[in-house]
Amino acid sequence: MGKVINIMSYNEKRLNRDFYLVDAVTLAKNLLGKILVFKGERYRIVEVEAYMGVNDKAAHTYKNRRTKRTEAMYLEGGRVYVYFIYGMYYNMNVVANKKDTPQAVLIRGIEPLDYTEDKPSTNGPGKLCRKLGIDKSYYGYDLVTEDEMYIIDDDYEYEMVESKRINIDYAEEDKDRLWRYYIKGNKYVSKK
DNA sequence: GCTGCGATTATC
DNA sequence: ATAATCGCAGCG
Repeated sequence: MGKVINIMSYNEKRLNRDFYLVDAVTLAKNLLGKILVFKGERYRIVEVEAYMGVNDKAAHTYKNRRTKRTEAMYLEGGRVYVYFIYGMYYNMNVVANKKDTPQAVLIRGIEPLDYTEDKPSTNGPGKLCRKLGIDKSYYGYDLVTEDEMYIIDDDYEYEMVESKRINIDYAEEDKDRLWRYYIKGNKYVSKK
């Protein structure tokens, strides 16, 4: 059947473990423009933010804070870190770097490539999780070995913009770091 | 066992 | 500019 064949062809271009075993800033830049495949439908990653871990005051794992909530960030790169925020939204991160180096990349905007709907609400980290149905059941999910969701390579051409990260005013000097990256002009980049 | 807040969003 | 809304980190 056609759907299965499509999934198989996407899988040939799936990013392997080594792709994720780099620091969060490098991974964030490398993830931009790549394609997230979720239940057989493709979404281009158009906006991301890097959270650099133990020395980043904006990161949930600043000073090696290790709790039930942040545990997934300590997994090997390529796993998924999902957290619940403001009492109503989930946010999805791709874990970066090797095991026990708790860094991650927040997915803030994705552009549907196979969608029929006029303008799906996937511009924003909370909105895209709601649209795809990503919740705590994906906590610790492995993008390298599991098949419901994964990321594939693509040679899409775009212009990258660097900016400060959003809504981290508590992060003191780290709030000014240019660790947010997005595709210039893409309409699925969250508001700013 | 309490308390306060947050890697957001929609609406005022 | 602010309300909505609640899991959980921090506290002692």
